[in-house]
Amino acid sequence: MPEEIRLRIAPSPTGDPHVGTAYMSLFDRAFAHHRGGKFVLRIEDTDQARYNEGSVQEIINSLQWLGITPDEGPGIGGEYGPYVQTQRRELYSEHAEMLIKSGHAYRCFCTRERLAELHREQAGRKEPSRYDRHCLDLSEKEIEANLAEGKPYVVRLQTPDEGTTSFTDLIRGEITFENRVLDDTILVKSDGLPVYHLAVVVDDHFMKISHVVRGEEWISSTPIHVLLYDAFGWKTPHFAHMPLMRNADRSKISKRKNNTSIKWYREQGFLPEAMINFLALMGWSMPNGEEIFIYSDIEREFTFERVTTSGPVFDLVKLTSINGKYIRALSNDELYDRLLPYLPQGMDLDRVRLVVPVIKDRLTRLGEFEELTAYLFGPPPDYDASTLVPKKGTPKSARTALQRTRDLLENLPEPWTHEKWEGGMRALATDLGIKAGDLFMVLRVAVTGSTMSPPLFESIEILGKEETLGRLDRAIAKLG
RNA sequence: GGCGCAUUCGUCUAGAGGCCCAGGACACCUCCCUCUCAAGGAGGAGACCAGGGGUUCGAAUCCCCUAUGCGCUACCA
Repeated sequence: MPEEIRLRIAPSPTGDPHVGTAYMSLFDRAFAHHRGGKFVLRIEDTDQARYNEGSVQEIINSLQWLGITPDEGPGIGGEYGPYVQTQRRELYSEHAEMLIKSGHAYRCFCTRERLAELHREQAGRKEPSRYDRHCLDLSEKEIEANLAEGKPYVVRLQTPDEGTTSFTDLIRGEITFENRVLDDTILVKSDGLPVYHLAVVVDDHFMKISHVVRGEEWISSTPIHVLLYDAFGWKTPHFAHMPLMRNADRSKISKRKNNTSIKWYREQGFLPEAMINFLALMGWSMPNGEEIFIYSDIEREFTFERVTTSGPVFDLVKLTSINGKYIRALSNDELYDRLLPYLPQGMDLDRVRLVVPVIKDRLTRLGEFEELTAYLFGPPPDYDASTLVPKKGTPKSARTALQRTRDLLENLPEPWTHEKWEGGMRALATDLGIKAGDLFMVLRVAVTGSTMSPPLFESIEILGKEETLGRLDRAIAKLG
């Protein structure tokens, strides 16, 4: 029987949904579906101190927005639930108990103070910081007495003193650790909740996870996990440690140096398909070298062999560039629909529809629309009268140019469409003895309030006759 | 400090012994197009493949060493 392919993303609900979660989810889902398997969401909320209410829903929403939804998970269902660790605590306690019975783990009653002291001493001697097994050989009687006294305790894994533990990483090959450098890691905290290492192994086993895909940061603790699988007599899953996305200084991507919240990208108006494309490019490439592709392409082509080993720097500039490409590829109707959530209340939607085609090539994020087109929905920004005057012109010549254009526009026959104006304006420029470009620049400033703007004639058309003439009048007045 | 992972243009990467005096993309520069800004098109600059040793007729590609970066080293994940 072929192996059932099941991958999971296991975020901790500790804050805003993180791009790293999206990054891992993307590859988890792509690989799982590539092989006809399932992508599972599991919430690792055993750290109650950092727990954040609402975070779970936001993670789900973010994955949904990106189009990389889980097949199983909290609120979604599936036959291996519950998918929230705090709802599985019985399981962990039972298994910790099993490990104690089988001699693979032991209770440790050491106080935090003693451990802190131990660490200090070891640091002073420049030794690696490891538990000294003070509680390893406690007698039955001592343990009973401590328990009867209600002394808090943790459960520790007893790691072997000799030999090595190794595993094969799908991206990096075989990785080996000396067992003697392994610490007797805490498996169950004194609050009775498991630590990541125990919970992840137990859950991955019972949820039938075939491939553990996670960040590179977990490589060091994988031997602990392998030891646990062995202790339970379970088959180890495949492991793949993805490279870590980095800040510009190459440190692990962080909130301080990057926008790590998926919500932020959504609010800015990055398209989900651009995000996916960009994230996929971080550490992975298409076999045919294509750099613009959609999720289904990734799903079709994904293999771990094509994942890079070194951590890519997260480059917002490149993301923005890809986003622009996706925006330009949208039809006008589609772009209009996508823009709606980014528009302020009460915006003239009929006008928005007219503006979409002229702004499309200039948008890099949907969130820019309002700012870029403000002059088409309200008064143009205030500008200095001197801006109206071309380099080689004078206030007087600018004034004349504006006045003549005003007359021209005022007497134009209906309908008010821009295609037929340009000839007349060019003729006017000739008549005035100035370059057409200079004339257009004077008008641009008068109409848009800026020397840089979307196309002038389309803008005039969208604004309408009355508004345009008004702006020309105001410009003329500015020039005295 | 210990252990581990990594190291090709500024950045993302292609490259799995000869096709590479290293290809593409983003950014940058120039030109074209053009009413400005964009978009688009055409060029350009940019990597002695971290360094040093091997192996080989031949290495970015295999091996070793060094350096550097990063990660882990919590009753966080």
